[in-house]
Amino acid sequence: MAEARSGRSATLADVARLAGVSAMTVSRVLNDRGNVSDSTRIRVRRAIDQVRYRPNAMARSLVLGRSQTIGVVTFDTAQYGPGSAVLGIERAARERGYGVTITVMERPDHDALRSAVLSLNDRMVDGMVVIAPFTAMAGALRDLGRGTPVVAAEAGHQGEVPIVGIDQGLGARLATRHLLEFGHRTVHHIAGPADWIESRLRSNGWRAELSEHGVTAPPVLDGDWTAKSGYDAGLRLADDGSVTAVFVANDQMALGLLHALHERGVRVPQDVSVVGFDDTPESAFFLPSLTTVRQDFATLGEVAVELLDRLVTDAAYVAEDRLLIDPTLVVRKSAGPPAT
Amino acid sequence: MAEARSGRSATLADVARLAGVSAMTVSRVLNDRGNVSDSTRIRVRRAIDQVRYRPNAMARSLVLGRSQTIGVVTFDTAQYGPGSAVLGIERAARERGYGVTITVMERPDHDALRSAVLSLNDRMVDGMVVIAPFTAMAGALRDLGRGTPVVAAEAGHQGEVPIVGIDQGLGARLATRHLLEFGHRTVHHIAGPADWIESRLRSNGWRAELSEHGVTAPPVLDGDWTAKSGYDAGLRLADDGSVTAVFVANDQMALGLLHALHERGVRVPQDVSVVGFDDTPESAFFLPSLTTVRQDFATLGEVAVELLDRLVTDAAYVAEDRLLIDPTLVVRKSAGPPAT
DNA sequence: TGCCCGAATGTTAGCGCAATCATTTCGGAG
DNA sequence: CTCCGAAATGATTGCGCTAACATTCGGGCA
Repeated sequence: MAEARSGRSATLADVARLAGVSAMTVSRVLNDRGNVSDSTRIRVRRAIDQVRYRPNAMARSLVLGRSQTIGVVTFDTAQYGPGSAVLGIERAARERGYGVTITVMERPDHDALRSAVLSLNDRMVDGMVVIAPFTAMAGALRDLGRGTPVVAAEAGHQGEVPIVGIDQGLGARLATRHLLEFGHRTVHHIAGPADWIESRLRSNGWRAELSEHGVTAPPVLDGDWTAKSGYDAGLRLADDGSVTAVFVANDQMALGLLHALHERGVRVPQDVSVVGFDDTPESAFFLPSLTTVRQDFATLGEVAVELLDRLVTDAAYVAEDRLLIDPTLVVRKSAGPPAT
Repeated sequence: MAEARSGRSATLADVARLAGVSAMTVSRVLNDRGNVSDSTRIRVRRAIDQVRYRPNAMARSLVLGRSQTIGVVTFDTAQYGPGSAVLGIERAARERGYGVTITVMERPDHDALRSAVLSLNDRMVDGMVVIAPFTAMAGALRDLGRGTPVVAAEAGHQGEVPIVGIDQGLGARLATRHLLEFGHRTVHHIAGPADWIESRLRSNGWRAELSEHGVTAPPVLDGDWTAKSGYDAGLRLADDGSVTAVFVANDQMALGLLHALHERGVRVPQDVSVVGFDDTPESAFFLPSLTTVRQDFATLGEVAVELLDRLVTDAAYVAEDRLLIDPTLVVRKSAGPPAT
């Protein structure tokens, strides 16, 4: 006796019929529009419960021109950074009543970004957060954003769309400064891949901090975020007796570095100090536990979604170019004073 | 002169007007329905390009009753397992032309699952993959699936919905057997949280393998997947001189264990052998590099989405209860023969 | 020449909902 | 009572698209 047209789920019209009112009245009850008497409201509510009515989000979107959904474009969620950022964004979005549709780019290039953005647009997302930390994608967002608000998270290119990120330069400076303050003459650096914006920012921060202390930067070792690349770089560093301190651009490479140094009998932190970047959950349990830079991705997600929400809600709102969150240094046991 | 109603993006009607045909004909061109002459097809295509027309996915969904979107319900994407599974699912879904809407449960209980599933249903997803590896959610899916196909990934409860997963029991047996074959008298075990189905399956596999070798299982140490809990368990194990081999239910806890053993001066693998589970990217660079069980999440995602796709496409299709993927043992350096 | 048939194209209706405007109802002032 | 204005409710329309049916057109065949 419950559902009207058996099989398909109940529609607004079914509820209206059952409650003996017009569809419009049911709609008003659903959306708390007011101008509904208490008695009808109760009757409608009862009918809603009786047929287990749930509004069809797509139909509503179609008529309102808004879907209460935001799109997230990302690349390689397996990386700690992007993965955590997605989590933070999803959570913040859900709290504000948005659904989240996600698209992972297969390759981090212009075309992949373009097609991801277009396909999200087809689904009528109200706005998008793009996690696109690649130098190669400069300019890719400029034209796409037309109409739909876009926010870049974690990194992005100045001037295209508003950027929400963690201050990578500051993080790198904190790490480098920490090592210099122990009395190390200089700080070596294992960098991330050159085509990641974050790599550059971290390297730049490291270089800037060194130069402020009157130290010229030693040659950079190139990594690709993987522990393997950190390991390889570590083998080279281990052979160079002059190295006493290393700032590694992420924790996974730091792990590889620790492994290499251990193999070569180089003690950490007595012989060489190491500072990482990310503060992955594991880093506290590396051998030795890793001093590193913590990025707060939950806050990042909140800030990004809050900004996006504002852009969606208020078309006239003009966002700041760049919103930076400060990272913090987590001091553990992998860095200390140089051997005398 | 391009777009019809400036501002809003072009609709099918705009294209039709421009091409001088009916909306229906445009629709046929878009969907390759045939019965359109080459000359009109070309004219329509040109009009489409001219106004940069893109079909509105929601409007199409509304009329077709299908959205070409699948929903993914998960919990705590930061964990390596669920996070990787989401990646694999997204990728497989995209390859089959599905969009992916994701919902992360705040707490892993009945209600959270229920509301996640309902809200995905409201968005008219064609089907769902639920990553819900909790014993507490038994039965939660039974009624919800009504109408929309649901597949459980990674773990799930027998008989509710089809399950696609990696054979946890087999993985645990491989790990345990590997240790026994080195000649260890017995194998200790650090388990995951009791309310995760995967924990149980891994523990059961370990116990079964021991018993097949005529060994009674020593008391289990409880962990919670975190490196910290592995560390704590490790401290207790280190004090027990009789322990020579440990099967740890995931790599993070194994990392904690290695840390604790190292602190206590217990050598791995000379004094104690360790085998983990997951094969996270870092595990090859633990000290020593970790022998562990690899789960292929890419395949998991493909299998889950393929099954879901079939269920969506063919209403009559009856899936098998359970589809298991074999994990493999990755032999590295953390396990070896016991000291004589 | 006329007829028939299939290919090409158009018309109508409706997916489920809310904006808009029209209509009814009702309590209270006169 | 009557009449008024605000509150409550309803009818219509359309969001952008496609299914189902209707119509037109052109060429082959008797």
